[in-house]
Amino acid sequence: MQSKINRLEINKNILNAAITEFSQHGYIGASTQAIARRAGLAKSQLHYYIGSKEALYQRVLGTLFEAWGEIFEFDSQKSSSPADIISHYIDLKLNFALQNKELSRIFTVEIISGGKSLSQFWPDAMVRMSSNIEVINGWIKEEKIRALDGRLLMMNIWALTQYYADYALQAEVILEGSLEDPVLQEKVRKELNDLILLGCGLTPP
Amino acid sequence: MQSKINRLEINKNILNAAITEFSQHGYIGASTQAIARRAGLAKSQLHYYIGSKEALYQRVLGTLFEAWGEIFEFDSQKSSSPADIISHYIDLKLNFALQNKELSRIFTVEIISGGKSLSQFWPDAMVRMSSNIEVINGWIKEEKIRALDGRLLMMNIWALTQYYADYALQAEVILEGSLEDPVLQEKVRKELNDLILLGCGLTPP
DNA sequence: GTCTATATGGGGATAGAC
DNA sequence: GTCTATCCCCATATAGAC
Repeated sequence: MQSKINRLEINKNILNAAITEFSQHGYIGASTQAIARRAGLAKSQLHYYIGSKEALYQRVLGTLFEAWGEIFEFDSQKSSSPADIISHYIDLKLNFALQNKELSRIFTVEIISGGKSLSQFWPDAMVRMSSNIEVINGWIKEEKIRALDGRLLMMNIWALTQYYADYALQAEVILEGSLEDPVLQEKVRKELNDLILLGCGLTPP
Repeated sequence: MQSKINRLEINKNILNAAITEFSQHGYIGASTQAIARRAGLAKSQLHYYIGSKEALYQRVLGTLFEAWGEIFEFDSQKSSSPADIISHYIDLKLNFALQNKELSRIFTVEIISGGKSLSQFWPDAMVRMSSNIEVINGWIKEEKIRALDGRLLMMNIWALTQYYADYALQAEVILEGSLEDPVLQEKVRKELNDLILLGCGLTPP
């Protein structure tokens, strides 16, 4: 059905426009005016589709957490070494940041704004985080990794990967190149792996 | 003179209120209404003092860069080892982030918003950054440190320390404690030092 | 310097014709 | 579904009485 396809495309346009605007200006700072313009719709038309600004924002947050849910848990095959698991996790998180900069930034802006819209997403996210921390604590007991604090390790990996979404502008000035460049991406990937694995007392591949 | 003291105090009130509001909502999202309320002034009174919202924002950015200017350059006594210099730098940057969370966040929000207000501050900041990178490159030549990319090391240290300002909310949920707690601060400080120094192939103290 | 009042524009959201 | 017109609120900023 033609109308259904259009409907889907309009929704995709709106979602993308909303991600761009909310990521740049936060919930309060973004305007439905600007979102409508970016989506190529009249403001009244936009409101017809989204219901309310708040509802649209929740949809955007939902999109983000759905995607993150799939990459946030350690892929811990019994056969894998701590170095492999951590390295794989870094790669996934970094790739998501590099390929979904605006979506990633929305979380940062929301946290800085006080995080009041995150209440429904915290529990799931914390469960995954805790499960990873348990795995790390297991490694420490088996002396497969130095006696660090698993919570801080997870947070530090977060900080290092999230940086390349939030601070892409700064990074590209300092590196004098584009983060879209696969060569630069690989350089960042390798450097993060080396820093963190060595920092954990492990040997990078 | 009484009036001069009042003038100074009013300006300090306004600046602090502005830092809080701009850090939470960014330049566009923050309102002079809210800043005035927070500073205990009438809106018209606030405008009398600040000239314009844009001018106030520039003052806030100036305050931030003035403070950062003092801590951004390596304190490289000839006698100090790379480990000492990096460790000292981490401590300074982390302490600033922990003790000036809102001010630190303003930079993150501004960068994410596109960084258009930073043009006058970039040059100085880049000079200091470049000078540090030169020092690191020197260490690599003398084989005092592994052959990493100095630019990425600086960025990664930035990311790790800035996290504890921007993501204080997340950190306190995960750590189940307050980042104001000196014990927790010391734990973070030590963990960051260990991670980065080991990650550089150096020995933490 | 400080207040009230107001100018002017943009915000989210809706009504109603088509 | 889509458009124009409109409601009502809040935004930045200023004018003018005190």
